[in-house]
Amino acid sequence: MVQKPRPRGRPRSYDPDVALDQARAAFWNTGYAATSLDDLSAATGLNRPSLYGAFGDKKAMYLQALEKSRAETNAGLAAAMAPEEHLRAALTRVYEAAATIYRRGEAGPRGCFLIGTAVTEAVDDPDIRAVLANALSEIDAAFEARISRAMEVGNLPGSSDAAGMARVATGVLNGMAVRARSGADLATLKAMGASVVDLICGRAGR
Amino acid sequence: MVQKPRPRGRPRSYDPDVALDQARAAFWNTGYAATSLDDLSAATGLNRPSLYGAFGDKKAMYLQALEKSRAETNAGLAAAMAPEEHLRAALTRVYEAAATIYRRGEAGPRGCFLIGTAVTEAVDDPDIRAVLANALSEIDAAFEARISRAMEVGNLPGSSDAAGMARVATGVLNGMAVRARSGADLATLKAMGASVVDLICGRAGR
DNA sequence: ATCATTATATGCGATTTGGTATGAAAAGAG
DNA sequence: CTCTTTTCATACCAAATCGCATATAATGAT
Repeated sequence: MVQKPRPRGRPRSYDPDVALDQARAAFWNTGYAATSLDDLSAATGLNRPSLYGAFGDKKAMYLQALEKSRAETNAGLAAAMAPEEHLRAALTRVYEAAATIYRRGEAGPRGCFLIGTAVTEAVDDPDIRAVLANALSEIDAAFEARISRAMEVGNLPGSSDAAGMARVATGVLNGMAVRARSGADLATLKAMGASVVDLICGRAGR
Repeated sequence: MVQKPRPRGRPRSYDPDVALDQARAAFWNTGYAATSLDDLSAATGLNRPSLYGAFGDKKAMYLQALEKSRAETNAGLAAAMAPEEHLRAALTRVYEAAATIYRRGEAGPRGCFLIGTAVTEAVDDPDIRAVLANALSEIDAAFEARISRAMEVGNLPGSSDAAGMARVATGVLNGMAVRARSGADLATLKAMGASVVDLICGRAGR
């Protein structure tokens, strides 16, 4: 590790990473368009010039929040599906975790940040659309890799379309995010996950 | 039919139902918050006072557009699943139709109006959240009724959880709407539908 | 101590927003 | 033709929005 020499001027009085989390929380509740710079300022405790200095304009800030969520989701999925065990256990862990995360939020359950906010902006804004498409294809890829592995081991007799199953798995995850924002309770979200796991793995405990 | 006598004053120069469709198209592209009254005015050809006279304020207008989409979706699902035939055929028709609808839009594919716009507002606004929850449970109910019917006829051997399967079916529909807004092509959307139909009905053509 | 550098704080200003006030236009009633 | 009723069009308003200009504070370099 290299000791970073402290930079020249006045030191920051905040942690940019924490501030980005706080900004994301604000966007998460009300969406990109309806969240004003005053809201972001209040959420982060930074005044506007500091926000601009740290992240650029409102859209740049939002894109960084999106990007962070994409990366976190990707890492979370990879971790949840890495262990060598039955596919059923891995998928169940993914959906249970998602259900819990989607129910969080002080102003009510907020679902997934990407699904809950970027989907609305995606038609009009190519940058946001690109992040969304990227995130979805990464989720697909994570599911597909894990399902393919189960097939190779002979764990899914009679099934062959890993890519198709993966897109269904992603779709149900998105559907859970939608439903969380509609107010669905934790049991309903978990039941959705359990149902799709049953369909993919078969009702018996393969 | 009763002949309506023409009302007293100056006649309308527009069709409110057409205007609501045009307003919905504007909301559909950019979402509720980012669509201004000027945008709505341009989309409908009405000036603001006429908009207010016809629909009330911006939120009332949006709620009416949501409600219309909810009703259309419900009617469309009922119609698509009514015929007495194999479950596979009915579900396939639903997803093919959805894929085509979700790809429409002059400014790029717009997905489902409810999923694409109401999901963002749902956390902060109880009225919008209620319409969304309502729409989702209606879709669930339509799928569940049709799947239960197939089970009674012995068309889904080894399956019993109609409600769970229905929520998965709804989830994938939502996932398709999300993916359409991310720019997915028609083939991908249709493949998603085909995959979930295979999972629900079994790979063989039950 | 003084200067250069970076960060923070206050506050401004052009533009956009949702909503409305006011008056002209188009129809029927008498 | 005149009066009432309803709709349409122009213009306006107060508030909010995004972004920035300017001034002040806190640090390292010299």
